[in-house]
Amino acid sequence: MSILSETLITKRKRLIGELVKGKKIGAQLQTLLKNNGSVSAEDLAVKILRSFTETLSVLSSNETSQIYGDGGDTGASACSEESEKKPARVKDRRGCYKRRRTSDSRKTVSPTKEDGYAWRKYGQKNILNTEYPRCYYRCTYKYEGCKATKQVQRIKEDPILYQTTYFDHHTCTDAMRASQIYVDSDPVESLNLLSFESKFPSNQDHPSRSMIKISSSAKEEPKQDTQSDMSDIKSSLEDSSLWQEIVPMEQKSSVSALVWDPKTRSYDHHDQEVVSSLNSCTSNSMHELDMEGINQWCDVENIHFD
DNA sequence: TTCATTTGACCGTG
DNA sequence: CACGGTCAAATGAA
Repeated sequence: MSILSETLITKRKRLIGELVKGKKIGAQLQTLLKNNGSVSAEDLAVKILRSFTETLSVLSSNETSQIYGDGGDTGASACSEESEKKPARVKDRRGCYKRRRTSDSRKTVSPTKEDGYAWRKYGQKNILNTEYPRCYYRCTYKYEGCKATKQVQRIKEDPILYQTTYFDHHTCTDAMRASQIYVDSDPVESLNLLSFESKFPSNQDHPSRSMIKISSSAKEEPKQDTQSDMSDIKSSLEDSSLWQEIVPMEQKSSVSALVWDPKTRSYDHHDQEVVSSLNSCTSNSMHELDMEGINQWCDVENIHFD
């Protein structure tokens, strides 16, 4: 093995390691913000988690084992109607499938199962020579056409970590993102849409049930030391694209959000305070955030693969 | 009542 | 035939 490739591997390992760390911090932040009832800030955390998940997927994709080769279509598929060896069990089609190919899978290692997407568990299996069961998840929006699935398994050597294998891609994200802030596409216009992590597909006229909750993000007595903590984070991330996504939200005191009203069966505009999305974090658990990790995460941006 | 999870059955693949 | 992926009835939670 050449020195160059060894360096590349080292850098990549470090990069993945730091992304894992950053994702963990994002998960902590999400938990923290949930407790504070700050919807817009929580959504930021969701976006962070998604970003990390996608990045890890891309970085890890080359390491995917190709057990079944790389030809043909990917993913599991149901048996055709005509494959009926046992007519008596036509109705019960459990287990009737074709074993999936893994050529299109992406593996990630994360301290949390959370990745910002809505998953529904559909199975669990004890796998040979593994200490922990493997859990099978499909996208919540499967019936809207999203074929994304994932398998989650705790790592035997490091039970704190979960190895997640993703299959297929989310086709539901466009629908979900339609109601989310898009700072990267149009920083000005996106301010007029507040993300609520929409739980309904776009091809419906309205959400099947309201997942939107508005709560005041302003706290009466924000702690000074916490605010200084956030200033540290801000200065650490000033040059990062992540922070560039956060900053425009702070510059506005309020945004107009589209909120589904089940009574009028229409979307109404609501003003929502967002200026304190970060400043409102007052929990002591904020101090548990790994500041060193965040700074190192920023350093990762300086790594170049050449 | 609705929706999510659990769990054992089922069956294709190697 | 063993293993692993999926289904769907049963069960639990909200």
